[in-house]
Amino acid sequence: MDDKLDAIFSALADPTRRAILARLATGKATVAELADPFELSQPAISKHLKVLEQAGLIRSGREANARPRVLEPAALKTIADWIADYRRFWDQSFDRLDDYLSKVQGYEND
Amino acid sequence: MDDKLDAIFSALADPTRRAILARLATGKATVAELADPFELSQPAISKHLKVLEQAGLIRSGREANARPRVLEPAALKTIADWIADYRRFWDQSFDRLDDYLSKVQGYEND
DNA sequence: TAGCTATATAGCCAAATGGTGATATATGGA
DNA sequence: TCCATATATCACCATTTGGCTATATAGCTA
Repeated sequence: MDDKLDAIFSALADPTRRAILARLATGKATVAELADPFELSQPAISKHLKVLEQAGLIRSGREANARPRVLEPAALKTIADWIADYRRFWDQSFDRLDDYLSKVQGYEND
Repeated sequence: MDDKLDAIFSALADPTRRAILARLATGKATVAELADPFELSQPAISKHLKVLEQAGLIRSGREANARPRVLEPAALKTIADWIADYRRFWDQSFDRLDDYLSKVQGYEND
């Protein structure tokens, strides 16, 4: 699991890769579409995509001769869960809010 | 701000540095105390601490000839905020919960 | 002041990272 | 079948990273 965190955090430590994720947050995109905003070669983008995919942050599909990418949210949740352990350090109301929510009956998690 | 995210994510992409943060979550610690659990040289630990400090994740103090480190939660909040933009992708109840909370009068943020 | 302790810094090295241009591969269409 | 398009992979290079040992620096204590 430590290896997984290594891969995810290090994948996110690059602004190009974060921009790619932001683009994928608006929906599926081909490599060419993902490369378009950047002044980088196509192989450079493919390398970034491989890093993101190996970290589990995206997935590849197949449509004709294109290989569209989609966001894979589970990896983001992994680090969100990691960071949640530190939330009490910056959010003083967190403990009480959490406690409050655990007693509320009006919301569901289906 | 992109530079800040680069520095924070890349600082977190190392298990030694994450372990150091976990230790600091239990309170202030000297370099020697932080180095103790690892089979690494003291300079290696000092390097890791420098990376964490430059990312804003920790701060140095001064006590006699020791330089204790403390957690600096703001940097963690920075990436928590970044990741929150993606929360809707994995947490289907998030939008509704958020909506629900905005209507609730029973909790405060003081 | 001399020496001990805590930590930082310097200089070095191997491996990983991020970029390049050139080329290989897979699919669909003429 | 031949070609165009989309993407991956290869070989290379410069820079960064993470480790080491040796040494410097700062504060305490005798």
